[in-house]
Amino acid sequence: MSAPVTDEISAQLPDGSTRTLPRGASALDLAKTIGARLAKAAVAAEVDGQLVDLTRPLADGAAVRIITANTPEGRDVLRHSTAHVMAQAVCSLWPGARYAIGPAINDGFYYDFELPGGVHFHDEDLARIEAEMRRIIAASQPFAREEHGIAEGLELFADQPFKREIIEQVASAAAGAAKVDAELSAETSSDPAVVTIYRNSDAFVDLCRGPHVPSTDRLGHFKLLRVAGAYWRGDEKRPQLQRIYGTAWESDDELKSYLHRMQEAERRDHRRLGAELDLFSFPEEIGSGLAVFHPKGGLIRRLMEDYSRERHAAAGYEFVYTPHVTKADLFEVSGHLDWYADGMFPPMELDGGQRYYVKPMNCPFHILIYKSRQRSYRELPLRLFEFGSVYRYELSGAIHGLTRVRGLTMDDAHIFCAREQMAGELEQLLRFVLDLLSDFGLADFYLELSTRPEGKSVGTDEEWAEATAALDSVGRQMGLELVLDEGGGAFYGPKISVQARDAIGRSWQMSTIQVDFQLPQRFGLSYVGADNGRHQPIMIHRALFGSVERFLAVLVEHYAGAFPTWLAPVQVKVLPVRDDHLAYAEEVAAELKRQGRRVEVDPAAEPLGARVRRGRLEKVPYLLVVGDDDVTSGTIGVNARGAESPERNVALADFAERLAAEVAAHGAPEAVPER
RNA sequence: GCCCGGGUAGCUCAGUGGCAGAGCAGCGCACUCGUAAUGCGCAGGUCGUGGGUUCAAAUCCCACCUCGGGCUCCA
Repeated sequence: MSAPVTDEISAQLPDGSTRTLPRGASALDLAKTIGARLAKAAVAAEVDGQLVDLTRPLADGAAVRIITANTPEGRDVLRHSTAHVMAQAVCSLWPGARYAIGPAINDGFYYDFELPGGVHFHDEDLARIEAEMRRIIAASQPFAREEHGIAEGLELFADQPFKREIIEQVASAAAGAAKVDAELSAETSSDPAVVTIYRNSDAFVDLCRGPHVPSTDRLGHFKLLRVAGAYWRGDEKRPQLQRIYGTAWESDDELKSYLHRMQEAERRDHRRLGAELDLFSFPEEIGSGLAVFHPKGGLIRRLMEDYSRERHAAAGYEFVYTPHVTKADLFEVSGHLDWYADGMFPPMELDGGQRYYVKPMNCPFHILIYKSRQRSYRELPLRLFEFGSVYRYELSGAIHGLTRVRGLTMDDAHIFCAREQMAGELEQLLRFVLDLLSDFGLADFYLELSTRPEGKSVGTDEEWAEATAALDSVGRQMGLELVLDEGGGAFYGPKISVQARDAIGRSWQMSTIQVDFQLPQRFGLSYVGADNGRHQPIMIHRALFGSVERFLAVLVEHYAGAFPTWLAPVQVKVLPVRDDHLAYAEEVAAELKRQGRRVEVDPAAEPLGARVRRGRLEKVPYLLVVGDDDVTSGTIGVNARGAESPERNVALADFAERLAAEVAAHGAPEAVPER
């Protein structure tokens, strides 16, 4: 009793309507019946919840969604297809090249290669590869999907060891041997017994789950960006491959806009602005990853630290100071030497063989303060805070400006509390964190919960579960997006971290909060409870800025160097129009300084235009121009940073009041000027 | 740590085997100006460091330091 075979099928659209199509019709045919523009913008289809090629014949009754190039899924398809074209181009330019993995990533794609004879790509090769890619695109090659068995697949990729390894691994995973990496899943069919490939031409075949655009003529708005080394399968013990990164978009406008965003990020680079604004430097004489702060950078840093201290005092923290070096024993007890010895500066041998380490963490020192005498439950929670400078031997290749250094200062505190106080303390803490970050102008947050790292941790399952649940519950209460970072915790406990998005939408990990049952145990911490019995406290490790250096770097990039007035090293510059206005300019400056403002006078040795330009390049919030009119009537001309045009004849007292209010308002984000 | 590419004046960079250069910044003098670069002059360099090749090295070779882009790592 089978249904009668007809020549027609029906397809259901996302809006619930259905269309009738001839049997054998594809999603592309469907798109054409809807409109020529849709058919042109389409790059793939979602059929019954699965992404497939546009050209695949539809089953009767299928639910079909046409994926256009300007959607996240559509861009992934474009980028993945562009990666294939790049691999084809590389193989045609370097016969015998082996290609490994080439996925779509955020804003682009990459592909990893091994070139014959150990040859490496050079920057100049990118232009050649791009030219070859444009030739392939112009040839309108179809992406033809084929399915093969495992043995056939291995045969097809006889000269491609990386592809064979992927096929073999997926096949053995299917046999129950192992889990397939997420990384490989895009390369392989959803059915492990089937090897899916895409054939672009006789010369090029790639292993791939798809979907792909129907033909290379759908591509073209791309650019190759850089070459880099990358370990095969991300494993430093495996061969290092040559990776080419590129970006691809659905239109030239989108491509240009992306490249513009990249330029904008470069313009904000704290390493560049740090030198231009004379904030800090990395003298080679000192060593890699070790910064010095110049007066202006030092001033910003002091303002950040002073404000943080004020807030911490108000939040019930007590301030402590601890040394920079310690006997090895302390880090043996804490466990740091077991887990992180490679990341520590090597020990100094002193006093007949006694080993001393420069500290990479402050926690054991704060623990010793806790341990210095017997503690009562009445003292808890005990919150010990320190701007603690620590030194970590970061790998030379990991060092990056102020964001990854070998010497840094943490706004570090450890909260010792009773187990039953933990939840309340965490909640109060997270509110405190978000509030403090907001005062620095960061307002767009999400949270990340990092759980137990498998095989790299200590403690019982119960402790981990309890700590993780506490963090999870507090995170949920904040009403913020909470994402899971599986296995990202420290060896002694899970953590929740606050991620902040900056002015151009990049996210930075800022604060971290960690619950720790282990160190109190290792150090044998206790307090006397109301029941007169001994109890073990738990510890909460937390850093809000993370590292002061890194936080400053984030602020530089967030504000593009144009710090809000309360943090600006120079808040006001007074520019006399001529030398004979200098005395009045000095008076204006003196009055503002008396009110606590940071003011400089730039005398008339150069034309006014040149001094205004310099003030703007220095991103000073207010440039005050004073000339004849102002001297006679006690006014100033106010040139506010980012303002369209200057204000003339402003009464000094009015301006001073406005400035005082702005400084008091702290982190209210203001318009960031373009130059 | 690994792969690739850099390191020349305070900064940005030119200079591919034969005299060490430019612009900006700095200093001096002149200019005295109402909102994004006034003019002239002067000074400034162990060409990252060490070794090698050569009649001759910024330039070619080796090692190291350091910076950048990635990978790995990030308590």
